[in-house]
Amino acid sequence: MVTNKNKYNCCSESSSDDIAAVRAADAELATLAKALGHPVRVHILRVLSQKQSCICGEIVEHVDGLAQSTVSQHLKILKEAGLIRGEIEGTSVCYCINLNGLKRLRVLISNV
Amino acid sequence: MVTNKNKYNCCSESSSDDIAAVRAADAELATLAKALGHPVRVHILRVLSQKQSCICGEIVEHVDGLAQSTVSQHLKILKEAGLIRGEIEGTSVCYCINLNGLKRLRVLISNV
DNA sequence: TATGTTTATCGTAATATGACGATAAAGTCA
DNA sequence: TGACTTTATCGTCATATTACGATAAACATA
Repeated sequence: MVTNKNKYNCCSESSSDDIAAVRAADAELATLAKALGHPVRVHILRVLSQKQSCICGEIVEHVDGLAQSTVSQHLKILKEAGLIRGEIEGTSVCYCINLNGLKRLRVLISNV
Repeated sequence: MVTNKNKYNCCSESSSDDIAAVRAADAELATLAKALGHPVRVHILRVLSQKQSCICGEIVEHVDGLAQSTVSQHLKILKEAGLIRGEIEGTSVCYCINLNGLKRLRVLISNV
């Protein structure tokens, strides 16, 4: 059906810089999406979204049936992806949504 | 610190149906995000988005360096998540973006 | 019918993820 | 200081993912 690879001129106008930028966006979107790619992590985001902020122990209570260490792992993944932030308060850690990360994810998805 | 679990009244207004619906949305969003959680799959989506539609063999060419079987696996994951559709055309398969799936993902993320 | 083309699936190996309990680290408070 | 609380990290195991080559399935065509 399509015999000419440049039928849509999708390559001729792209510099290698453009390609690198798109590849970087691919990787960034994939990283963010992967972090969101587990129901428990989505649930944690929702809890933080509703409560504005939440200490780690409360999150563990909200995520029913999982060990504290498991929840801590999920929090780490969300934090490393830039979707949440954690602030130490005494012995506790107060987590909150990182709105910039969430916005970035929305922007990247809207650009697909 | 927090002794009353209903401090924010976040549960008292939720019926079990609501909770089930939110859990289902969590799972749906996680499934869609997980499918997007690999740079090659993001790239495939971008290719399909730019070219409107694309036969499998062309996608394999666009995803440089990966075996045809690997690309086929990625296509399967995207298809099962509802992010792309595939239509058989003779010996080829013509893939295109499933806009409904992409919209659904955007809606679910905007509701987090 | 026989041959070639295209794509999906199978089998397999390496690596990643998700879960747990145990424990370390860091702070609070008596 | 010593006991307690809270959270992160470690070690481990089971399972999932990613990649590959080989092959099967389905169609086109000589």
